[in-house]
Amino acid sequence: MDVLIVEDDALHRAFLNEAVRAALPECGQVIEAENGLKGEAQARASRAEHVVMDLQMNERNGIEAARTIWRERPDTKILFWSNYSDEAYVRGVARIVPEGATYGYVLKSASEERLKLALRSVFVESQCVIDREVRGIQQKSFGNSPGLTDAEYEILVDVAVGLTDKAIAQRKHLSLRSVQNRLQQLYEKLDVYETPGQGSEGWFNLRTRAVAVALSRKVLNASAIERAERDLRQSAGI
Amino acid sequence: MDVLIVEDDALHRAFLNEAVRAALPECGQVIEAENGLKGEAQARASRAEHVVMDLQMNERNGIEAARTIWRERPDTKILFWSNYSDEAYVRGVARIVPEGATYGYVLKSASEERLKLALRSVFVESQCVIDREVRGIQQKSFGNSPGLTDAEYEILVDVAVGLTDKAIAQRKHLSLRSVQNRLQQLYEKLDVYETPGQGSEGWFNLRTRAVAVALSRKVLNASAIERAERDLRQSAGI
DNA sequence: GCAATATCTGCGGGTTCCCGCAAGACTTGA
DNA sequence: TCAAGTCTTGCGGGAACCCGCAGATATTGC
Repeated sequence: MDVLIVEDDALHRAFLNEAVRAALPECGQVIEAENGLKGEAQARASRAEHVVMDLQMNERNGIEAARTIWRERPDTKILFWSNYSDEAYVRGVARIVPEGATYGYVLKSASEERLKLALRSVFVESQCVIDREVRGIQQKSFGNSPGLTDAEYEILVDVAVGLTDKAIAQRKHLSLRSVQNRLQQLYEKLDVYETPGQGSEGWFNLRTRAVAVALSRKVLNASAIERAERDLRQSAGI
Repeated sequence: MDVLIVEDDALHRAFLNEAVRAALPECGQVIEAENGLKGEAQARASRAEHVVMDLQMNERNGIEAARTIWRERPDTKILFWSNYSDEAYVRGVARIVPEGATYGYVLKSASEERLKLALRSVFVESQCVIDREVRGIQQKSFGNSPGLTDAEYEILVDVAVGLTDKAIAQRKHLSLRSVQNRLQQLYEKLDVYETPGQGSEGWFNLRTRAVAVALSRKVLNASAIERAERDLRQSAGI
């Protein structure tokens, strides 16, 4: 029972290594990789079925690395260990989990106890463990925050990478007007008006404003946009 | 000679504490704060003149915390210790350094040696120490990356928070056409066209596209947008 | 002082965005 | 089956965006 650790921060990597050995004394090798790319390679080479994965990494982020790992071996058990509970990350992970795969999502701010427990639950018991806070985001509409539909989220992403209405319509096989309808919906959900307070008028360009709001609400983040961009290039740029 | 550590990650905080004590055996108390807000309070309370500051934090990020600390005591020596060398962060720091203040900027990926050296240089020798990689960004136009003018950067930020051309013109006391000129300039610098490859036409909305490109190029980041938004509310929302 | 360069400004117009209105197409449930 | 709701599509128009053109206004270097 080998364990692969994919984490770019040296301190955290060492900490994880120790935590893994403590939580799983029966485990075999503990392999380390310092970015997503090397993580993929190591997973392939070592055939480890247990992975602890950071999400925010330079070379290739955790979501993409996990996707390729799962594509090659869908029964791999992956525990995501991340600083953030951004909606964008949570969505990103949920989007790539294969049918019936076991995984976990623990925040770095969690106690060492929680981490070790999650390690055992996911790797030994094959049980999914999702952090409270993250769970709250999965079953959206938490607090007064939006809770976007998948359709709304998708159009948000398309807008954020910079596509025009027409281009989106074409990509999604919709009419121009439908795209604009969804946009209006999105604006409403994100609480985006053309004017900030009262009085004056015409302060905001709704399109870019929506992106700004989504970013500050953590519905979107830069890596989600980059992912979308790659998908775009791949599907249209051929 | 007390030292204040402002860092939200517990592991890094402990590591820093140890590094400070090792590099500055003559130092007095080492105080810790786990976010920008508490950091400001601690700086005020402890009257520490030496601060090690993380940049990316939840409650209040390092740039804002540093700004208020420097506003109260401009002779405070601050060593920024960050994961990233995003142009957005580098600009953010450069923007708030008071005349003649001594500070440093070290990446977390640097060796422990470099960190300790920087600690001594900044705190004892009152010498500014900026990491190589960061330096490269300060004196812009590195690689094929843009290297935006201040004017271009400012309009980029305004666009990114979602303002219309008219609103920007008003804020900046410019004519509408001038704003659009700067925008054109910006589009050119960021290499933003309305069409991605060849053939087809009208794929991109330049305005949002520019934001997307700036984000993925790390010229902008979410916290820079949030900062701009706060400034906006303050100046216009009164 | 005087060109050369860079910026600011107004005008005009083609395109896109934003959206109210209203008629079809689809799902849902009684 | 019919009604209510949601989603889609077309039309039309006012506003905003993007930009070429050209004159006015600094700023710079010699």
